[in-house]
Amino acid sequence: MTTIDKALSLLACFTSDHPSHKLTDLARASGMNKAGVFRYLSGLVRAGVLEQDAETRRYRLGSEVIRLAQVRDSSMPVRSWMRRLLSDITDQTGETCHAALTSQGRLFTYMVNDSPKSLQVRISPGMHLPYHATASGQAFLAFASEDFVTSQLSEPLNAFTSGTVTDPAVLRDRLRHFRQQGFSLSEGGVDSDVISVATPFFDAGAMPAGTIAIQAPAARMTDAIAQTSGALLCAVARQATQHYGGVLPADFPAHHSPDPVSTNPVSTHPVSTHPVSAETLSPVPAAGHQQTRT
Amino acid sequence: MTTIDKALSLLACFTSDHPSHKLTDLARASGMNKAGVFRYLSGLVRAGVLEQDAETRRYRLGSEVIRLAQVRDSSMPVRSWMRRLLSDITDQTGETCHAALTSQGRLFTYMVNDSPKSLQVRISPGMHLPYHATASGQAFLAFASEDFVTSQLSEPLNAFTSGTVTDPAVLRDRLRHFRQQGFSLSEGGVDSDVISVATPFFDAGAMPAGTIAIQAPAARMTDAIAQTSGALLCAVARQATQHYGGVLPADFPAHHSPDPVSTNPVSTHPVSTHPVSAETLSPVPAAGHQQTRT
DNA sequence: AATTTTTGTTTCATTATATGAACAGTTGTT
DNA sequence: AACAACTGTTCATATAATGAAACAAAAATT
Repeated sequence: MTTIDKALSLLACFTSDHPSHKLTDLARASGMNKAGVFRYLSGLVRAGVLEQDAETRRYRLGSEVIRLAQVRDSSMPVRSWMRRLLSDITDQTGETCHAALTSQGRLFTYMVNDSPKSLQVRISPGMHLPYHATASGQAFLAFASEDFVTSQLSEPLNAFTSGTVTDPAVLRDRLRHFRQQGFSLSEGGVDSDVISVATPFFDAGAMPAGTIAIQAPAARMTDAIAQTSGALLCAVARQATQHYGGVLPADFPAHHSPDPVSTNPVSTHPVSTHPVSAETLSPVPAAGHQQTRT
Repeated sequence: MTTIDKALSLLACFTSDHPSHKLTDLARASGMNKAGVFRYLSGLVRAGVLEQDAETRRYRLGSEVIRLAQVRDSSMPVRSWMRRLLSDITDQTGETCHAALTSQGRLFTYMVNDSPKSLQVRISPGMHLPYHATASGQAFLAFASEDFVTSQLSEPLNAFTSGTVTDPAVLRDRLRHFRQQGFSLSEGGVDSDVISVATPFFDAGAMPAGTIAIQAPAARMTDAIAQTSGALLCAVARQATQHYGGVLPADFPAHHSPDPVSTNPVSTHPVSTHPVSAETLSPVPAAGHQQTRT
């Protein structure tokens, strides 16, 4: 492990849940010497990747990462077409949807398009998505390499709700099914009473680069709607893959709808026109606390 | 210079103009050994900060920078309030405006709000702004430390147009004036026929953290409008500084309009209501730029 | 107010890691 | 096929990383 690896490994500690850190905590978390961590952090600060709060002495991400993200975006304008695709999805389904990207073996939310409806699923960009407990994660795993699946399923699989599937064997079965049908479906994996449908899009090596997902309150997401949503997502994932400069895996299913979304606004899935009765909006029991703290 | 410094210094080469690089070019540009640069790049790729195109072998920024930028944004939500401030500016002036941030001693555009008018000033996020040739850069320098100004003015000052001021002595005079009036004004510094007004906002140490600027075709930007725009920018910069958690320098001017923008939508500067005749759109002489009286 | 504890930063002898010139392998071009 | 340009690798040497301990400065506690 080189010095650079050690220094940059610290960046993985900066997440939406923990956007700033104290020196000692980072040293503990990384298992590295305090003096070394201090030197690494100093280097990262000099490079502008981190900055240190003048009074609390805590380290947080610096403005250089903003610049870098913008440069990346200007050369690979994922943002612009992804925004349109997500907007199309919400137009057609009426539900909240999001895109996630993979980085360093982890999946994180990239963009969220909120449903116009009053009962929404709360989700924000930059959040870490556990593979085993989310529709996005499972969609990703369903098309990931065998090695990667194995490594992920041998990690401890936290149960966020009583509905979280934590049995590796059961998960493997589901992944097989999801791969065959092209999209995943997860009920109450992290939040009870939320049903989510997701499908991956692919990079130039036909490996999943990220996912696109629809999330809805369980009351609104019937089986039939989930199926049509899944088919819609597959069509959108095709477009996303194309925009991304990627290729689909050979076994990615071609669904009944041959036309991509944009050329076929009047699709065979009039999901968005479903009237939502007042009753379906509230009967969500507030059980299933999920912890946020580490 | 530590190994980390050398590795991370490569990131500065990734700009909007040059978003991807070949190994050899980076080695040449950085003046470092090819083998070393290769090792640095490999480390950055392992960390996800860079990624390498599988076929061209070129290096570009990786998706980890996207994640990091989002984490930074979730803890310091500059994006959200900046968007509102810029939107307010365009509402009131009718012109394109943008915000720039500083990172690693360089200034780069952060957010752009386009004018609804047909004749716009083209500008995109992530672009590098030279200090001496832009209104933003000059506004920044006007409130920067003496050392920083000196270091910047001793760099070679490129002339982008015949109107670019490249004489350090002249620039210093203008900076003095800009500091006193609170905003800068630049005519045709990088693009002929574009007049720009800018003012900085400040961090916790009363040092400029970035700038907010209005840009308009010269034909639309009269002296009077420039003055009122400058006053508007000063008011907005106050708000931005506050949101940013910063403090204004003691000598930052308090302009005539005592109310901040949002509390005073019907301002004393009805700039946006100016009708623009068809003629005023084109008859701009391309020559004869002399710097503004100060 | 005096104390203990925690935390950020620096030091320095030891040792592991970075270095870079030359080489090898690959791709594209004439 | 020969050439050119470039990416990636090797290895003896030198340099920079290392980490325990010391120090300074805050917090937290008594």
